[in-house]
Amino acid sequence: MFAFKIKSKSKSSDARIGEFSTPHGIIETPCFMPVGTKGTVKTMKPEELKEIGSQIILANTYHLYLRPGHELVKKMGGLHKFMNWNGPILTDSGGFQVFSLGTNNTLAAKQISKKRHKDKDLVKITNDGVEFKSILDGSKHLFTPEKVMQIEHALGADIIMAFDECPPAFADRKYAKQSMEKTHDWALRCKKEHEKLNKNQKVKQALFPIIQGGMYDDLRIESAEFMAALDLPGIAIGGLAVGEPRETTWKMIDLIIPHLPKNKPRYMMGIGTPEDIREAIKRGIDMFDCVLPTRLGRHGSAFTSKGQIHIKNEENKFSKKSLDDKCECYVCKNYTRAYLRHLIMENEILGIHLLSWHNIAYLHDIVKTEKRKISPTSDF
RNA sequence: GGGUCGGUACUCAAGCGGUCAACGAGGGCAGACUGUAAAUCUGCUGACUUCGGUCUACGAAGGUUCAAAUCCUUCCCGGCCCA
Repeated sequence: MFAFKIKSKSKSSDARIGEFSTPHGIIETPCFMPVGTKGTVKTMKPEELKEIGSQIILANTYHLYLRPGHELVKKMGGLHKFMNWNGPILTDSGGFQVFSLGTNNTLAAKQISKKRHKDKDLVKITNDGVEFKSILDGSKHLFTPEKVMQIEHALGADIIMAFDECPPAFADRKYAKQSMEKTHDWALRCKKEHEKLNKNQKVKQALFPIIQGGMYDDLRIESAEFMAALDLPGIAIGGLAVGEPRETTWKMIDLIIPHLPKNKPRYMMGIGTPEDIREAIKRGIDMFDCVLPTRLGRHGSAFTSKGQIHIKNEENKFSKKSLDDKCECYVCKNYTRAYLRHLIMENEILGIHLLSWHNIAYLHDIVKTEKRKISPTSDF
């Protein structure tokens, strides 16, 4: 279980095609993973995700712990059964929430109305873990690495993420270093707790640690080496695409990659855009996730081969075109821009569903195209 | 016919002598969004603009005033009440 087989490698880049085995099936990489924070990829039914080629989906420890509660999910037979998704699932640890809820200085926070950020002290980070106030009712909770492992084990995802701290892009060196060291310590604690819990479980789970280190070369390398030495089934790269310039993002990736084991999947957290995905694959990234396709869908935007479009734009009012003339997804085969615009303008639920559908399908398609470049003879 | 209340930008609707090109809401136009506090948020929405302003505007026409969407007169239109 959790073996990673490399099927082929690109001759012109570091890209590779692989297979990662999980208790709920094999994940063919590179692989884009849609995000379903609360146990649902917003607006999408599991069978629809299957249809468009989603292999594995994400869910979030923080959100599911708060509601409906991990114990409830466990009683309902685990997350797979609860949400009717029998493919692989990955749960994020809640480390990103420490970042996104923690300070109103972050990029993410800036983009949310200030009204909603009056309560700045939602999160307090200590060496032991993170104290936070629920976004739902303000109640206080404590996440420690051990607690997070217990929650992720109760949820029962195939891949579970270690508890980390994701510092803001502009974190100074001192902060980034402390944060990284904390993340390292937490990773060790996660591993220990996870091994204890995993021993007693019939269905095993894979723990992935998360590399941090801010935007500092030496810290990034140190973190990569530290996490690689843990010898877990896969490794994630976190703390990127959090507001830094793109050159910095790829510089960090290029720096890290040589320090990662070649025979384990590499998961770059939180990207992307079609461009980011292409860049990541080229550099030997095997897995990535992003809220963008579903969020953009809900906000009336769509990926196209000519860039992102706003379907609400007046130019689409009478358009008989599909979202993208090269896309062969269900939405593009059946609906005009004019109709999709109408749905979004009228706030009809079908609109955000169809746009989410197209956006996820579009990213899967990008990956498929990139895979053909790696190994033109393979049949996908 | 008499009385009374009202006519404000695309719509609804504040303002009731200067700080009013005019609150607010809706609608419209555009933008942002990258391990989801996000079906959210931001900007613009009289015209022109070298972005500092300039012009035209609150039913119509006159008038008072240094100054009017705001006060006065007449007229037009609408609601309600009385004949």
